[in-house]
Amino acid sequence: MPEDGYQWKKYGQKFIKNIQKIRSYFRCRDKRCCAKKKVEWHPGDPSLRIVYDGAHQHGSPSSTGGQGAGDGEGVGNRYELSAQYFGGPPRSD
DNA sequence: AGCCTTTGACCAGCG
DNA sequence: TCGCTGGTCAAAGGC
Repeated sequence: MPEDGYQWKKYGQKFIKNIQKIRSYFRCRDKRCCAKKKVEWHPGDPSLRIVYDGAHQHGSPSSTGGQGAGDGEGVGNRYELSAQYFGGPPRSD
């Protein structure tokens, strides 16, 4: 599980036959945070795709601090979906 | 004591 | 209306 700085709670995991992939459902632990994260990967493949749903309403991760400035409640509610693709091993073959 | 993780069942939208 | 799929919730065990 690639740490992105936030804390997530897994609340589900199912195999999507449509894409033949395993999908895990994660949710931000913060109660004032409706941010969600979905992770899917091929069975037997090291690469995985992380799809962020919603945004954090409590600002930035507790880690690497310092960024807490821009957070805020002023952030209002921005809804940005991001999809990060982790293709670990660059198999040259 | 609190937190996390895992699995089954239920519900809702579609054809 | 039924069956299927995708998504979410709940309970228990270990550190």
